[in-house]
Amino acid sequence: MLATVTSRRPEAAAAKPQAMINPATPGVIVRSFRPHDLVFAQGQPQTHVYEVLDGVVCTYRLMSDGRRQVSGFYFPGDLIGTGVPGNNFLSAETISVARLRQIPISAISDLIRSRPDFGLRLLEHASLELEGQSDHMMSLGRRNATERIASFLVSLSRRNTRHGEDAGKLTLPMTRSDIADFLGLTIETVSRTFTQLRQWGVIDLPHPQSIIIRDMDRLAVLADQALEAA
Amino acid sequence: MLATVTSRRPEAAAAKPQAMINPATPGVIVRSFRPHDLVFAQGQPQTHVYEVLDGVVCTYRLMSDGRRQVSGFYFPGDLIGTGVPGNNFLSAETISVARLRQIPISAISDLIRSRPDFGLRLLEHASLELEGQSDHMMSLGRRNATERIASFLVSLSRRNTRHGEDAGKLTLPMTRSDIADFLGLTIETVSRTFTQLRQWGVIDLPHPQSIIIRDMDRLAVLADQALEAA
DNA sequence: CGATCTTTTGAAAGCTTTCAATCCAAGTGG
DNA sequence: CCACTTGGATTGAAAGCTTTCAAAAGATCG
Repeated sequence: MLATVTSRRPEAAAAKPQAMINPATPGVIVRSFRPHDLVFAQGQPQTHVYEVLDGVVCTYRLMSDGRRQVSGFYFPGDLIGTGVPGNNFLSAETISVARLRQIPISAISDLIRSRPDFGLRLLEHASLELEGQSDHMMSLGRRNATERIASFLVSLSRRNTRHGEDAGKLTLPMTRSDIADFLGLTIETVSRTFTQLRQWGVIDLPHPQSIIIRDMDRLAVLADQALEAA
Repeated sequence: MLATVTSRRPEAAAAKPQAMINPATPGVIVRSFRPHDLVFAQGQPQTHVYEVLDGVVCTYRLMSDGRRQVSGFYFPGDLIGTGVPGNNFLSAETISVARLRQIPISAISDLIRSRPDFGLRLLEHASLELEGQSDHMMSLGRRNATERIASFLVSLSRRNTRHGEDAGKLTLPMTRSDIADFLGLTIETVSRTFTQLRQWGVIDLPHPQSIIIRDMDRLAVLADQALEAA
């Protein structure tokens, strides 16, 4: 279904960072997923930490009536999970075809005990995660639809920059529904807001999964991102 | 200003958990704060991790036009900060008079290296923090005003339970403004929603800082909290 | 090329915000 | 001891933004 989307980002992960986990660690394997496969489910015991090798994954939380809050999108090089034993408080699902390296959490706590620096890296990762969430909470709680979309696009653009890709050309592997559930909006509002930004000349939308940023400054002003660490 | 509020919860922290940090660690001191004192500021280098001994603290993020998103409230026994060096991505401010034990982050990384289990505990703490944030994001993104307030009250009630206090009697040390900025609402909506819950017979409001939960089941249904770990 | 799913667009409804005014509790000073 | 001041909380009414419900337009795939 979204395979086509995936095929549109063959250049992704060009500047993939080095592996966070040594692949030779016992129990570590790579698994392949199709689009919309469930990686792990909310409430179930956490068994692994995952490193995205290819494709895109999202994590989310569901309410009993089906409302969904997507908490994050994970791209190649990203790590999913904290390594702390317990039940998952999120579900994770692939957006596209994906390959994930999975590390048993049992191995994690052993690693922490044997190599304290590894624990430090995990802690750094959790801290970065918390930072991202706090910015996202700002969006959900205090930004209007335009600002949320702008902020989202700026984040994607910065990710591109970090990975040595074009900051002005964005690929959206996720659907409008995923974006809506991430930003706390409806798909209609997401769509309308994209249209509005296009009409303002801030972005181009050659097709629904591709976005060209035409006025980065204006976008950044709309996003009003809190200043990142210098 | 809020001293009166503080004086209304003399029984707080009755079942305070044991100290997370050994007070004898070099550099660890206890500091006293008045209401609305800044503990640390967004963007500045992070210097300490704080343990709340007395009083209440909130963390928040500001936008350039002054909009504020409160990310959490911290009560006695709670830990603020991850211990990872870098700039604060949040500010922290006291809600009431407060005493905080502060631990230099330099001591933290030393502790992690010398006692890996300590790193594990910090990681657990960060993980719990992430879990709380993900539930809060659900509120901000997908719950309406009534559900957000209900969810907030249920959280406070559960905290009371964990600390051996009365689950049905809540003290709100924070102002309506703090609650509004936490829940992504305005003070008027917060106030109106409290009034509505009172009219429905779900809560009593003997005075603005005290809440009696009269129908916990109904409140829990309204909150539709995701199921906690059993 | 038809079938299906996603995206976009339109119009009305709804919930929250905004702007204003009042209420209330606590502290101050006469 | 009480009028006055002050800051927070509550209530009212209108405005605004997002959602909801519906339908059309596009894109993908067999």
